[in-house]
Amino acid sequence: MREEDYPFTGKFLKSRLRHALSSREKRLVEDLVTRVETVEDNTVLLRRGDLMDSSTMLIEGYMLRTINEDGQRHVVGLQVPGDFVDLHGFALKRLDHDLVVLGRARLGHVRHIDLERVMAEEPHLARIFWFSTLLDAAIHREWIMKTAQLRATGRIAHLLCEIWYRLRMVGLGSSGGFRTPLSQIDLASICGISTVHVSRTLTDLRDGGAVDFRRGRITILDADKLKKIGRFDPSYLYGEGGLEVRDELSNTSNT
Amino acid sequence: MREEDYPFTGKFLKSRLRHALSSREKRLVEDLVTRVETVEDNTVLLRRGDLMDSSTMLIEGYMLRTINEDGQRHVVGLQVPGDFVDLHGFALKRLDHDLVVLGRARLGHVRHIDLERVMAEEPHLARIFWFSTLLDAAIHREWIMKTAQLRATGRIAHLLCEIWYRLRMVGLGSSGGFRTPLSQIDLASICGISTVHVSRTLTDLRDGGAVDFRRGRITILDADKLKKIGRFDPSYLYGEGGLEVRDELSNTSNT
DNA sequence: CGTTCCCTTGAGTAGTTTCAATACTTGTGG
DNA sequence: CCACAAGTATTGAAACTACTCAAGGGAACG
Repeated sequence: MREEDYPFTGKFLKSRLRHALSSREKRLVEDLVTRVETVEDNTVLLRRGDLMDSSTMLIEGYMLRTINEDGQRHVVGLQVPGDFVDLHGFALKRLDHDLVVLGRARLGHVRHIDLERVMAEEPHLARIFWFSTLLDAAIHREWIMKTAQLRATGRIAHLLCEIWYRLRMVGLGSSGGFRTPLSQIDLASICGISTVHVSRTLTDLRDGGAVDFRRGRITILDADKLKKIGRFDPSYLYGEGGLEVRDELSNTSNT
Repeated sequence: MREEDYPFTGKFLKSRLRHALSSREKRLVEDLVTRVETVEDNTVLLRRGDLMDSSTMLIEGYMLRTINEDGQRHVVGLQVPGDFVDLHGFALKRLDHDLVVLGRARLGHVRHIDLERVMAEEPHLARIFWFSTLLDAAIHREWIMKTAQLRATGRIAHLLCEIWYRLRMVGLGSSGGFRTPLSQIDLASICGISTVHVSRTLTDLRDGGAVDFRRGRITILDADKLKKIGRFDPSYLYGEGGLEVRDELSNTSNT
């Protein structure tokens, strides 16, 4: 029942709904992975508009969801190990964006034919898969809100908090920080600020004693300070423990 | 087979995958709606964290997805008629945000028990439902990108284009514009700019001959101009015709 | 007919971008 | 092992975009 028993899918929904899966179901999920490969930095797994007949489990490494426009790539999503990165392609058939490997990654491929069979036979599992795609949507919503409501420092702080939490949920990173190949250019694209300003913002965050960002290695200097700057509340990640009211005091104010 | 035959769900996925539904399936969907109600402006359909046992079809009117923080409401999504607004609550059980009626709306309620039954018996329909929740995610991604990449004028233009297109897909609005109870305050919240600046931006757009926004009534003065300002490309809405490559020239530039 | 909410306009300021120059890193081939 | 190139990060100055504060006008509702 340990993660090692599921080398490809052991991180899938870990600290989330994974506890709702029976051993049999976990095994079914694991056996869906029919091919595993290691890919290099910048590999394009999938291009916008491609017809899909398989989906991919991100076993190790990072991936970005990007939209290319005017020759520039804009990051609209970030995936960490354990994410079934393009499962939504099963229902959508084609994606509206590209999926690009960041750094280096191990990928597990799942054929849609097999998915179809398992989902027809296992309605509970089908619901779990659906759930996992909606998790991405919840993260998207948080990004929308944070980009709209926070200034540069808050956006960066929020993003770093999110990555840290998501990694910890799947058993990666440590209480002191985490490793990631994300560059300042990526942060800029995600947060919608210029690279120059990212550099200045990171200097502020470091000098302020919140977080130390350097390529490859992020050190959390003061978690509370960082969360406060990013107004970070992890409940949108649907971790174990469930959703509480975000700000109980504020809830009396409307209707 | 006309929309009138399906008074509650006739707009569901119209101009999208609706053609993939058989008459029998359309009937099944229509019959899922067991209770219809008309609700007033500002009604909170659902609050973050509420346990859900039914989902809602937006038959007429608009709704907002909002996240409340520090007593302020931030809009993270907008729904138009034909949207199965909280279908994702079926898989998620609780939502991470609130759903609020804008203006006045007619809602059709669907019990999760019934959904469960239909989906178990109709795998194709199940896939269609899944698809419809992922559509929201695609729209979220576009919002992330546009908020991150465009300045105020572009964001407003993009938003107005999107609403216009989405309405037209379900047979509402006209080639000249559309009606909506959206206020400048709502636009500000969605686009992440101050209300003061929204006002100035709308003045610019009107003076520039692109669009005339006034509460309740939006007039498209020059669609091409508006689309250009908002860098609007409707393919992320997954309308009939499918996804093309966003910018064919740019695609040769990377890997 | 007044109250409330929404929108507009102006002035001053804060936050961010752009441009440009420089320095640091990383990987590559000599 | 060093030299070089390419990509990435830092810094400064000037320009610009959008914000805040503040005051006034307008529309909608009772």
